Amino acid sequence: MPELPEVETMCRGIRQVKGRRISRVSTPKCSLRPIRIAPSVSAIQKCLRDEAILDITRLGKRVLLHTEEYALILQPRMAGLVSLGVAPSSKHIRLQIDFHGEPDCRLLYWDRRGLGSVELIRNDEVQSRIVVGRLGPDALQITSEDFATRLAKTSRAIKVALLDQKLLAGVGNLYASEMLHVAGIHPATPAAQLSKSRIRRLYNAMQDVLLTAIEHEGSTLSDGTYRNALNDPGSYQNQHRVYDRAGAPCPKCSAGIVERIVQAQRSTFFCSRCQKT
DNA sequence: CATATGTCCTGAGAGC
DNA sequence: TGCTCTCAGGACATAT
Repeated sequence: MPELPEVETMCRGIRQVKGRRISRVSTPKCSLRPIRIAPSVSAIQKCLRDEAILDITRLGKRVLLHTEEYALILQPRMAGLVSLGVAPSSKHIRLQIDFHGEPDCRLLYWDRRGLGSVELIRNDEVQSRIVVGRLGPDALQITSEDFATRLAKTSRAIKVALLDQKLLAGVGNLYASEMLHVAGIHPATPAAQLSKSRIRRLYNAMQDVLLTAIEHEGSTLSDGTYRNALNDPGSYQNQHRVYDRAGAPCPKCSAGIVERIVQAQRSTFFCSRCQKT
């Protein structure tokens, strides 16, 4: 579930480890199937031991911890998170990073379903290995012109196009439904068919929804999986207009009922009364 | 090339 | 109550 707002919240929440020197990288013993970690944990430890974390950045839905030479890339996918020593359960802690002189503050990568991954590459490889061919411009960095140009090139339904990380990085299933509702656009509308003014509305809705969600520290759904770096839930779920609200009255027009459809094997929520093709 | 589908994984919740 | 079944969806591999 972590999308741009949740990953951004993770990055902000662990900012205090900036400047600390790594003493140990380890995997707590775990009865679950191991997640994908490359290279091995011992190889990662060899590269990172005694190195300082100089920067923490976000690339789409990934968290990057930078040392002078390396980037440790944490990709939470569906059910992962990065935290400061506390996690929803100890059973699912997949990676632990300890620091010199800070016995009480460690960095954890926690992942309930183990679909996420950890990867160490050199900083100078980030562009070629992670960005090129995988990630489009970040949803909070892209210009409205570039956004319009990219959407004009695909015949796919707008909701499906928004989930394509090569087209635009950071938007996931939850926020795609939310921003389309704010913009009043039916999720099945072919992207290339949208007028310039409606694309502009969608762009503004995207900025607004993502920034507001960051202010609320993301969305913690009913499964409670997502937490911020201190293990507290986000609060944007209380602002959801349509996501996971099928059957409820539309918060915008009150006359419509929120509907659920499936697009590209994923749930989409919308109000057919205020969202038109 | 563009687009569509299958797969990974665990836990929550439904249904009996 | 305890079992089985279905579902959640990000990103990649593979197919069309």
